[in-house]
Amino acid sequence: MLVRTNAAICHSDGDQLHALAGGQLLSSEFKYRRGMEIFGEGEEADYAYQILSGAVRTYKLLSDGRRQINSFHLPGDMFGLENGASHRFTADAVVETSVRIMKRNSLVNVMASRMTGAGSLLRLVTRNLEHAEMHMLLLGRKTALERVAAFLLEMDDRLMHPGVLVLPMSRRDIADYLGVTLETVSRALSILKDEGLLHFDGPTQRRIVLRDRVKLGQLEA
Amino acid sequence: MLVRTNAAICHSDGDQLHALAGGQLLSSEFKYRRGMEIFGEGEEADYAYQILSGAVRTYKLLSDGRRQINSFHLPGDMFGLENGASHRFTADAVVETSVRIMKRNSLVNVMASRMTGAGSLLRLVTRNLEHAEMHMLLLGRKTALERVAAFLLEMDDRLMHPGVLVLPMSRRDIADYLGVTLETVSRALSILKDEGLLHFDGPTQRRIVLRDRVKLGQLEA
DNA sequence: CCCTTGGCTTGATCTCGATCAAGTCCAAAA
DNA sequence: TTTTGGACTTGATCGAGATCAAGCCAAGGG
Repeated sequence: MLVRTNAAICHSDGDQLHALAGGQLLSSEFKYRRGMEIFGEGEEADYAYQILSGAVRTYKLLSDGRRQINSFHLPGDMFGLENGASHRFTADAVVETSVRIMKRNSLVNVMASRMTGAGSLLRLVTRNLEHAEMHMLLLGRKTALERVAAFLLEMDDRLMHPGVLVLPMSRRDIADYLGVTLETVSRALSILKDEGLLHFDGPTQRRIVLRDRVKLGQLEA
Repeated sequence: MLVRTNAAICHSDGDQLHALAGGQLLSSEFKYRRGMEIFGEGEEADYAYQILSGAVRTYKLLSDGRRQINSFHLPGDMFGLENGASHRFTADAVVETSVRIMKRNSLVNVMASRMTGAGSLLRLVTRNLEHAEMHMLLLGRKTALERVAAFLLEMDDRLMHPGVLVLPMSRRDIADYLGVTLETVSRALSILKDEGLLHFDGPTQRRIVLRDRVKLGQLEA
């Protein structure tokens, strides 16, 4: 967001985001030159954005530089509204672009004050969205082993790190979730077992003990 | 939703969704047996769901049977809340599952009446989510040619079917969006050109004329 | 004007994961 | 108890797309 100091600033109204809160919100217009970063992954998410002209790409990066673009945003589209304090992806201008920005807090506070639970409803929805974004990265850019490792860690997280991970779903389900075949899932699990990162608990193959979450996390890349 | 008539029904309160509207909403509990469909893609979306116990998978199907699971939903998770009148994916129970359901209209009406624009804010967010779901399907299950065809049609749609499609982004951008390499994008475009489905307008390769949207649409799936 | 540079295309080869194909292991039914 | 069938694993082979590499073309700078 180094750009912001250079960007042209003006006020206007009558558009979608501005209208949302009945005109109570300040909104400003900024311009970004082609290729400039609008915000980076992990930065504070103080603003929501709506495109007036141009195009914006939002994406995530893996540590080795592989990139997965989530969306291209075009005039009228909103992006950058976050649940948490920080952005979950990077956004930069594909071409010369002008955007309307407004304080996220204004937006959220107006909602919170006017309707109890609106924020939490929105949170439920954006949680799905957040998950979708992680998953697009996985589907677009990760190897089979990385996908399976990520899957195990996700299930482990969501089931509150039980001693034994009891998967409710079949290998086919997992495969369809991860965008691979069931044989590939099976092979990946066998590799992880052979390398001592997990072992099966009992006769059934649905009960898994994660023996090394750190190494799994490294594999997940 | 044939199941619903067989499902156990009872009323309760005190949980998340119920609390959202300050207790004004009716909510009912239903149980589904393992493998049963909760709702199908394209069905009317009259209810929102929250899982009490069990697990639910939401997925889309391609016409040839390929399946892409969007998410596994676990206790506490909400799913099935839609913008439009119909569900964008199928949901069924992975194991014996009980869910709380409530009329979507109640939820939406309460929001609309209490806060102008809340519905449209939510719509902006869920539009992103909807896009993410389409994209996960593409990333997880489509071939390179299908991805590029889908990309061209998406851009054509969003730019209101101009005579000449002027892409603002590079081949690398497109590749990262589609989860392939830039060479693969280039090859796919060449194939589509050779088959007469499109041609390039002028010396630059960013200006594309779609000559047969119908055939592109067939390729896409 | 020539030279560089970045974006794109095209060709040759390689490889990861898909596909095809057995074979194993329970669990439920008989 | 045996039988049956579904879920899973493992092996052999194939192929779509990645990777490596060369070359084209238009824009920009000397």
